Amino acid sequence: MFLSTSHNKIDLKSRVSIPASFRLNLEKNNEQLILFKSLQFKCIEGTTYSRMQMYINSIDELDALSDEAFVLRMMMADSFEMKFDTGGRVVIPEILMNFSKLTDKAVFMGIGESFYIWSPNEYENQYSKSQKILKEKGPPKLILKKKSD
Amino acid sequence: MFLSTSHNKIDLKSRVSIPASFRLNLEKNNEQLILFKSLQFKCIEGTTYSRMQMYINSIDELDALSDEAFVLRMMMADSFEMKFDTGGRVVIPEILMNFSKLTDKAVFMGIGESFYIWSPNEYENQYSKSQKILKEKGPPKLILKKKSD
DNA sequence: TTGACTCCCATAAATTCCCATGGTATCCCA
DNA sequence: TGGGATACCATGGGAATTTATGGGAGTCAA
Repeated sequence: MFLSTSHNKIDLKSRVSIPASFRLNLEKNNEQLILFKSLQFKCIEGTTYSRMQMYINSIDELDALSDEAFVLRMMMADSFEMKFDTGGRVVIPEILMNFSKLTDKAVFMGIGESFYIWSPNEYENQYSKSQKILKEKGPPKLILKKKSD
Repeated sequence: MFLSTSHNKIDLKSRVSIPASFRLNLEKNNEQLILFKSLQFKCIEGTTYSRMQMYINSIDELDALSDEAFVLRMMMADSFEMKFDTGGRVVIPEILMNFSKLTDKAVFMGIGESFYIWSPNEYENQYSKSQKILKEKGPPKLILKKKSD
């Protein structure tokens, strides 16, 4: 599980430390890290090799000619398997740096099965947006009651 | 189950003892402790890893573009897996300290499936508020079992 | 040879781990 | 029932480890 938020520095070589807790989570489950363009936001999404495999498999279940399948295939094309250096860093591919407007700071945001990497700016925007929704609509219903079968 | 209230000290390293009864409850069930920003109050909420897993699984079942999913993901970003030292303490993440206005004292309040951590101030406020409601409206009607079909 | 990339070492700061202590509740036995 | 012994709890402090980050040497391709 990927949880928590942390702000890390990106150096001139586009290297950034993946938060230790994320790394630990990957190691524990013997997983490879995949980074790819988020389909929803201007950010990078990180997840496990296994979960990416799940996405790939789901393409087969779609109509091969559908728009959904097309978009998913494009997503694969912008996906990268990451290698760690001995310090726990990865080099962020240029395509992803540009897409998510990253320069020298990255915000890592664990969201359960995967995590986001935002530019500080975009992170602020999205975070305050969530706080606004929370204020207006209140907490999601399923928080308040135990899920029954 | 988490019950009862206790007042513990937070030291300069942001360490605080989790009440023994809470710890015992976790150990007995072989559970990890998760702390996260309450969606309802200015306090920290503590719960089990399993229960958090439940929320995460429910994200996949929601429309990924919905406000509910968005808020839930943000909740994960503000959640932290805790490690105990040999004395039964955890370090409270800075994000949570700030959010709940904690400095040197924490009030632990067991509420069943989870517990709250308040600043003494906020605790007083919420507590007297509940007493006031109780006085004005009388005790709530308890629904002890689900209506059977 | 130059530039880009990978791999590895170095380091300061932060975090984690471990031992120590005083106080309080609990137990046990006379 | 009293009183001492014991166990456990909350807390303090310091040592050891880990983390994030900087920098350089080696490698490969053009």
